[in-house]
Amino acid sequence: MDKIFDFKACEAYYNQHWVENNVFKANVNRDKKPFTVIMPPPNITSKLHIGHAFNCTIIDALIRFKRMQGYETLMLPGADHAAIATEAKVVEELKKEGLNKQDLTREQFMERIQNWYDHYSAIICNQFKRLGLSCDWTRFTFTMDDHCKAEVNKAFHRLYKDGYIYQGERMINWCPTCHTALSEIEVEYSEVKRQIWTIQYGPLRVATTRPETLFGDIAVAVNPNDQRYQALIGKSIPLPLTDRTIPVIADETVDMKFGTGAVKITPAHDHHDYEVAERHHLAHIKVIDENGKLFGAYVGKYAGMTVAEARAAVVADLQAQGLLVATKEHVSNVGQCYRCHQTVEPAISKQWFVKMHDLAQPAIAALNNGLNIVPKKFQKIYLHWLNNIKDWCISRQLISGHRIPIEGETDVLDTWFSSALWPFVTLNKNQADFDYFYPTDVLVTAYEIIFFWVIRMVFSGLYHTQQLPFHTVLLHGLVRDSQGRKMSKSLGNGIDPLDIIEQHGCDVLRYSLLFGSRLDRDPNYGDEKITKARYFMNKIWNATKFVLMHKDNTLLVTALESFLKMLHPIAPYITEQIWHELGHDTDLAFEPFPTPVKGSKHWLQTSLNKIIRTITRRYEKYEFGIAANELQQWFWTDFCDKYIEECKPQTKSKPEPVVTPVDNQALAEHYRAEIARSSKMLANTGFLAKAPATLVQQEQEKLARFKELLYNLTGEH
RNA sequence: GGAAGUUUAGCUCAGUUGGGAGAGCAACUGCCCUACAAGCAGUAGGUCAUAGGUUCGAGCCCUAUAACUUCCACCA
Repeated sequence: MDKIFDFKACEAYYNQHWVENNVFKANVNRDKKPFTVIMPPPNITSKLHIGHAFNCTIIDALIRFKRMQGYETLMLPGADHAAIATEAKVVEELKKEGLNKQDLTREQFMERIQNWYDHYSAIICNQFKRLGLSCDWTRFTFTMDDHCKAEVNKAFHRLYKDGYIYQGERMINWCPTCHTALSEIEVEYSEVKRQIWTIQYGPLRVATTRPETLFGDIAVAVNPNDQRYQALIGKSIPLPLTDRTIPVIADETVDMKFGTGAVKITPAHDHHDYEVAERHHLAHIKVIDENGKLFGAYVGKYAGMTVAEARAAVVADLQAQGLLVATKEHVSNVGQCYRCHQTVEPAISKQWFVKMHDLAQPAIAALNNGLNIVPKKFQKIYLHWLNNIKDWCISRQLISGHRIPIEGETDVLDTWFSSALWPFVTLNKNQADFDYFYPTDVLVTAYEIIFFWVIRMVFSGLYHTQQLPFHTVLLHGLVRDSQGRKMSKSLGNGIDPLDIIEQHGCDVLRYSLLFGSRLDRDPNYGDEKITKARYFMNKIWNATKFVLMHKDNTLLVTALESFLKMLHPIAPYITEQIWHELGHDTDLAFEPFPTPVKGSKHWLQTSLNKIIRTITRRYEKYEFGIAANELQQWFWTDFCDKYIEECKPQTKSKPEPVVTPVDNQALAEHYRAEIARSSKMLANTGFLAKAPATLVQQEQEKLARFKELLYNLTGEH
């Protein structure tokens, strides 16, 4: 056996062995129960980051665990075309060459996109393989595969035929940079310091953060109960910088305490104003175009200016005319595109929508009927969103992606429309696969995409297949740096999983990601965990060398082998290699996990403890170390118990604390303390009267036992 | 504005129907007597956020408060 573990050679060997021999190909096998996990397909926008590694490692540990338990496991890999995100990347690339999207024909642009797909899918697949994933490569699926395209079209038409899809002129969010409509969840709000200007509109004053939109004003609204403006309701007032007049209307939604209590109503460019205009049957005047510039007859000389330019010009002109009453600092939540972070423009636009209310109902019911979301806290979030669901804007004014399958339509579908179908389109290429592997078992993903993806998969699965796409959703956190900060380019605190694999090996990466990470919180990740994982892997290797030196001792070998089996789902390479070093010619990946799991947690836990303790006792100086306990605790307590229902312990028992006093004096001291404690409890009449009889009896027995022990040791009573 | 989560040793966190405060890291003290200094043995360190309540008994249950985190909604 080598002095140190050569992880590079080991990984190279097994990566080849596992992938080239299709070792983890899943087959329909009616003698076995299937266990299926469809991996979240990463966006094909860039290489994988530490968050992907975290997600994949959790899934792979679970899959390997289930495989060793005798399930026919399918871990299905894939990638997502991520239309809007990929397109943004390609546009960025073009920009470096001094080109715009419009400079290319549709075909030329699609060629660029295709090159991007090819380039990054190769990188991503290679990265997946380096992560030691035991997935079935023969089933790799890309969301733009022909089969997926066909399924997307089918799904669209099914919804269309059933009346769930409609086209309509509605208020949506428009990204002037991505140049497309967005659904409401694709807009992120963040606080931005702005200014709020008070402007004289004839006899009254209006406060606004967006003076440049005043050309689209069709009214000023006041609260009907506002005594200040009673006389003005129904009257017309002049609109500054124009020769138009607009009416003063009364609307309950106006907050009398905010600003001047009078709100300019710009229905074409504000969500709230749109609703007010609907209620009062007022027209819309569009003054901002798709590029975020002012346009049209109503804007006069401001035409062609960007929103920011027009804002400055309008403010200056109002000031010059004496109509600017006040300027104040103001913090407001501004909506930004979740992809390019550009400020979005609310706009009225003709788009395709999915009518959501009816589709949401079965997904709501599912929570009490077979759908298990862990951690539990996300169930409320799931329900709240479904209960307040809005129609889903599914059309995007992009070039790449799934074209909306209606004649003459050039828009494409929201990427998430195809993602929503993922659990069944990956499996229904052939019926036998679908029948056996679907519904899948566990969906493992980060909680941040519960609305984008998880919920949409649930209602889509229920609608298109009449079945839940999975019975359990396991949501995990986002990997943060060692100080709990988000990893970001600007902070430069990102960690490339491939770097860690190169430097320390894949087992170190996987173990360091899982160890000490609670799955329902954002895990902090950094050097400390990596170091710890390195030490641990080193310890295992050296412990093996030690065992091989004492190989005549069967106890010892058995203990190591059990341990390797338990560790294998987390650290597959080193355990597999050691397994072979011990003389086995089978794959550890297919060895039975060292226990029937149901209800046997305690057996395993105590037996492992026993093994470790035995070894410790026998070879006082040598042991596997505390880390083995930690691993066991993590795997059984955090991973299995909390997240996978069937692994929950059926019984409860506390392990006896191990007391190993060094000498008789300390032992006697310990006995006296025990006696004092028991005596005190038994002297409490309340305890005797009200505590469960068994507990009282236990305490009495304990007292008697320790009294006897003490007597035997020292002769005292 | 609505909701959720967190608060236990210096740090990261365990603590499973209420019945003896735990682990690792860090610190400190010993060990180079070889599987491993990427090591071993040991020591110390806590009003379990705060204030009440329920109970014979509370880290755990209830109420309130505070701090931090997150999600949703609104913001002229």
